[in-house]
Amino acid sequence: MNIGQAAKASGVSAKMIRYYEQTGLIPKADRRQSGYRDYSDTDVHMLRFIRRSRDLGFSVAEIQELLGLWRDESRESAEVKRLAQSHIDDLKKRIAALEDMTNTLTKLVGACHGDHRPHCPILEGLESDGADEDLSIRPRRGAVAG
Amino acid sequence: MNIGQAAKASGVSAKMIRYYEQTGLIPKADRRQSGYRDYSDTDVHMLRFIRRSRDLGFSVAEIQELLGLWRDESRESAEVKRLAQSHIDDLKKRIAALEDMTNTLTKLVGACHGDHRPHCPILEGLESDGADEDLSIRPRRGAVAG
DNA sequence: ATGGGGCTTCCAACCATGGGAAGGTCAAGC
DNA sequence: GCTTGACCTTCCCATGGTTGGAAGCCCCAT
Repeated sequence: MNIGQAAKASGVSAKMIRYYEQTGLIPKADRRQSGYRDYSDTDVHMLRFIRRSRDLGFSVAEIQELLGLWRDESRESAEVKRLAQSHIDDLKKRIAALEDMTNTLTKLVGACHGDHRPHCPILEGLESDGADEDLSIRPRRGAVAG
Repeated sequence: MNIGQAAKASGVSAKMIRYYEQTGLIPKADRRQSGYRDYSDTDVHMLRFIRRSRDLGFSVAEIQELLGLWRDESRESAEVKRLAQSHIDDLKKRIAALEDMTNTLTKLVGACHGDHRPHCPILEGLESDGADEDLSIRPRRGAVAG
């Protein structure tokens, strides 16, 4: 099977297959006399594993570990689970960071009239240091008159 | 003010300040006779704006737009709001993607015993095509007996 | 004036991926 | 057999945002 067919069958682009080979994530493919790489169904199977792992957000380094465990018949499932759980924790941190961003930004957007006038609490919020300061929607008692 | 002091005052590293200057995000800094860059409080103000925008996940390209609006006294707040909202939408997409990953992965982790034995539904899940297949936690009504 | 820290520029690396150029190979049709 | 077009090969470059380092000059305090 040519690299293009392996790519189509696995969902990993030919570019990336070569890259994975070059970086040692996958073993060097067999070659035909012509120099073309030759892939078996087993190879495609492995590539699909990689593809799927990438889709779940694993880094290539993590996939290297996963592949090792995958191939190791005497692995302990606990090790796989630990790896997966640690990745989940990482994903959750990233989600939390993004949610912090949306929350802050949503507050700012809510405070902005969004009309033809130049006054804009969003820009003001970007100037200030991010504490709740003046962008609170609640009327600031006492600050209105002062 | 030297670049190091501007960096400390703004929260943007000296490296990044030079990079932003090089890429045109910020104007070229004044130079002293020695060749050292010289920064004013206004410059620091701008750098803090950038820093804060980065913290909220805006790309440098988006910050370029934001800075333009920031400097434009006759901007329409609607435009800022539109930009911010579009960024929020983007953030939400990224969050949703990460949540899909955690959900799938959490299901797999939940199905894995995580003991000394090699059998591991996580690895099996990475092999298969990601449909709910066998790893569903909900009892599949009708599928149980059949 | 000397030492150490700060500044300058330039170059490289990260991670995963895509684009493209220059040239060899395969398969199909004539 | 020969042409054609799709496919393969290697190699280099770009992305984005940031950090690291090297080589050399400058500034301030002692």
